[in-house]
Amino acid sequence: MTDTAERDHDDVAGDDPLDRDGPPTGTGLDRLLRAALELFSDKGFEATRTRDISARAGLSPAALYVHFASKEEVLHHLVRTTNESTLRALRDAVEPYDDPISRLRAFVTEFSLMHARGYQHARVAQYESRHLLPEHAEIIARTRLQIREAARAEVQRGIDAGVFTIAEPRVAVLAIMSLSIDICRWYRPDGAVPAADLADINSGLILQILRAPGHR
Amino acid sequence: MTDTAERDHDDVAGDDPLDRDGPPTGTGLDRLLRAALELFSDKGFEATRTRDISARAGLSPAALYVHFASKEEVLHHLVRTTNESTLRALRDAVEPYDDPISRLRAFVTEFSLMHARGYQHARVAQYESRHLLPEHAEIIARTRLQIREAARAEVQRGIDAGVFTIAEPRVAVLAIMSLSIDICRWYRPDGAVPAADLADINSGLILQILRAPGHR
DNA sequence: CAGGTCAGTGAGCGCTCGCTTACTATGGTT
DNA sequence: AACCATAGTAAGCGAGCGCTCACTGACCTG
Repeated sequence: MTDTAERDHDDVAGDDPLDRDGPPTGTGLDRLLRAALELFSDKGFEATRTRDISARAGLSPAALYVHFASKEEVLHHLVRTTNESTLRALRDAVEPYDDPISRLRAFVTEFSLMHARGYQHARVAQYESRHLLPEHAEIIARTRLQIREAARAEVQRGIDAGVFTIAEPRVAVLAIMSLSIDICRWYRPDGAVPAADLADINSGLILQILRAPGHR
Repeated sequence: MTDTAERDHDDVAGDDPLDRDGPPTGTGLDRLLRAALELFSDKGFEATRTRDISARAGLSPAALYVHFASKEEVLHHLVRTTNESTLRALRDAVEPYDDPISRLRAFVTEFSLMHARGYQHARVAQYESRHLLPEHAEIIARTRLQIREAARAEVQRGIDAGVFTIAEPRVAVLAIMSLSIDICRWYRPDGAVPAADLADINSGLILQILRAPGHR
């Protein structure tokens, strides 16, 4: 019924050990997605040419359309898989802990790390999603809401337990989101601040904001 | 000597009382800059067509090139004037005060307000500057550094006076920048949080982070 | 009024972009 | 062998883009 062929590949290119250069590795689809990720995060969606994506993947201009119906679909795939894997990583990060402080620290650490080490994914997900078609943007908005809700739940858990004595919980949620997400705006892997330090700084700041015991 | 004509207009379109719609007002240049600001902040630089800028200004497609040598020059003008007026506003905001707490509160309040009420300017300056030519990008980078340095100076002033007892001043600078700048990523004038509230929240959080007396 | 400047227009050039089409090579299945 | 699916290519279409050019009318100045 739809005129754009729906293809299915929900797997690849979610994780890459800091690779690159040398002869290209992986399947054509892998390489296309990696190329698109780099170009979208570096130059932006609109400034990226489909020919450049294919060329960087070592393929002909038409190769992209073997795997995707449009350039926008490439973007949607990247944004969706990024958001989904973020949500999954956050749930996995807090799962082992029971006390609110450990859970919150794990949450903020993981969230910050994803916006530092995964700054290319994060930039595309945060800054390029406005170029999605409305129906795709809606899907993205839902996952994003789940991420925010997960943060809210961790804050609330600590308040309910009486260990976070902040007056306005939503201020803490705001700070968690802003301090973490903003990392991908300026972070560079060769920059002055290591990703792990950033994660520690942010989780410390958030616990201080929450007025957790031992963090004032 | 240069082949792109350098034109001179460092004046207009820095301030607008929430206007819009009805017959267009101001000079052609004014209207072109307002149109470009709206379109760049809404769709991004690359997705904006020069014809759309001119049309929104109520002019013919060629009119833009009466005032600017290129689309990139329009962007440069917007980013530069935004950054310069931000720096000026920050200096004016702290100037009346002498004690570090009042100065810092004024600084963060002003900086946050500029990224909320002036979210269109801020978005263009923050997110579109990567599309500037290298020589223009360098000019922008310098002003941006001055803004960061101004924040650092306010933090240091409080530390020197012994009222900010934070261990790591650079963490506070990071927080000031991130909490303020990130506002323009999500803020909408018709949203749930008023700009003035945001400014209060941020200045309170920063004073808490700095461990200023009465803010713990 | 002659001459010049400024803001703006209508028409359109040359190129590039997203995407399509017709096709090939390869490898698996029966 | 016959058939098909998958992954890829070479060539190029049609639209739309940034920008240019020759020109116009309004206004200023001596």
